[in-house]
Amino acid sequence: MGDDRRGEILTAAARVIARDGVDGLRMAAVAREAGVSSALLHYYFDTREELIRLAFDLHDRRAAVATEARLALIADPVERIRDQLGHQLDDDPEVRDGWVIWAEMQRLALFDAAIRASVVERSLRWVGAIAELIGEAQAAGRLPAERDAAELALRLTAFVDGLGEHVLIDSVPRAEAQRLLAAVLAEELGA
Amino acid sequence: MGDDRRGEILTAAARVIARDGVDGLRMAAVAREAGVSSALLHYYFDTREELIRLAFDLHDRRAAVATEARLALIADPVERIRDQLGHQLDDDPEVRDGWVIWAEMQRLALFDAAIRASVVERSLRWVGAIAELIGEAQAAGRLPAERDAAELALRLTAFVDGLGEHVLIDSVPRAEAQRLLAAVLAEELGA
DNA sequence: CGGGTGACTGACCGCACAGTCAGCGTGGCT
DNA sequence: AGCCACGCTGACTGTGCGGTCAGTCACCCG
Repeated sequence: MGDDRRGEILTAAARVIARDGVDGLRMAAVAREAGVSSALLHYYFDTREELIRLAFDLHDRRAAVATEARLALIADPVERIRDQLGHQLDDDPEVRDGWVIWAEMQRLALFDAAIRASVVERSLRWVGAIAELIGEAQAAGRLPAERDAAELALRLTAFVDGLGEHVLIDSVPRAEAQRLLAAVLAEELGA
Repeated sequence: MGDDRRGEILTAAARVIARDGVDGLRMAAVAREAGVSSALLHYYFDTREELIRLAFDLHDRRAAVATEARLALIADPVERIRDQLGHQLDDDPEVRDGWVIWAEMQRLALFDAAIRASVVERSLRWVGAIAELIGEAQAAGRLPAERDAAELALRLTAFVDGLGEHVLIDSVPRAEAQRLLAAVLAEELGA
C-alpha cells in the first residue's frame, strides 16, 4: 500500500508551502523534497490543486492531534488557555511553519471561493476551541461565569493572531510579544 | 509627460492585486484593466516585479494621504484613535482592497527578503501612528499619562488586525466585530 | 516642409512548468 | 514458468505568460 508514500509527499508539500508559499510551490520542488520523481505526484494526485488541498488537510489534522496531546498534559483549565495561546508565539520551526501555512490558506480563501468554507470552518474551530477552554475554566470556578466565553475567546485569539503576524515578519521582537501576551492574559484570566 | 499613464497603470495594478492577489496578477490583466497594450507596461516598467513594487508604494502613499485627510476633520484626540481603528472595520470596498493589498505585501515579505524591510517599516508605521495619537490624547489629559503608549498601541492594533482578518473572510460578522472593538475601546480609552 | 522624439501597439519568442505516456522492475498468485 | 498489478520513472508535450522588437502615429521644433 502506497499510503505512506502519499503521506510523505503531502508532508513534503507542506514543507515546500511553508518555505515558498502556495504559489511558489512547484511540483518538481515537492518531488525533490520527497525524493521521488515528479511523475509520481500525478500518480497519487490528479492535479497540483488537489495535492495542495490535501496537504492542507493533513497538516490540519496533524496540528489538531499535536494540540490535543499538549493539552492533555495540563490539568489546570486556566493554565491550558495560557499554554494554548502562548504556544503560538513559541520559537519553534514547527509553529512558524504552521503560521505560514495557515496564512497561506487564509489568503487563498480571499481569491478562491472553493476553499473559503473550509478556511472559515478552521478559523471558527480555533476560536471555538479557546471558548471551550474558557467554558471549562468557568465551570471549574476558576473564571467568573458571567463573562461571555465566546466573546472573550474572540478577543484573545484576534489579539494573538495580530501579534503573531508581527512576530512572523519580526516587526516586534518575540520576547516583547510574549511579555505583552502574558500581561493581557494576566488581566483577563487573573495572575 | 506620461506621468498620469504611469499612475493609471499602477492604479490598475493595485486593483488587480486586490482582486486576484499578487501571484494572480497577469501583465495582460493589468493592461486590460488600464485599457492599454501589455507592451506598454514594459515601456513604463522594466519587469513585473518592479510594477508590483511601485503599485504597492503608490497605494501606500495614497492611503497615508487619505488617512491624514480623515483625521484632520476630527478635533478630539481620543475620538481620532477611535475613528482610525474603527475605520479599518468599515464596510467600504476601498478599505477591503487596502486589507487585501496589505495582506499580500505582508505575505510576500515572508518569502522575499528584498521587500521584508519595507513591510516591517510600514507595519511599525501603522502601530506608531496609533501610539502617537495615544500620546496626543495623554498630553491633552484625556488619557492617563502613566500608561505606556507604544504598548497600548500594539495591543490595540494587533487586536484590530486579527479581527480584520475575520471580517475579511467573513468568519465573524462585521457588526459583531465592530461591537467588540467598540467594547474594547471603551475599556481602554474610556466610554 | 522634413526629421526627431516620445507614446504606444501587434506580433512574436522562449521558457518554465503542469500534466501525459509508454515502459520497467518486482513481488505475489496460479 | 507465465502473468498481472502496483509503484515508479524518464522523456516528452502543450501552453500560459513575461518579455522583446520593429514599426506606427502624433506632435513639436527648426
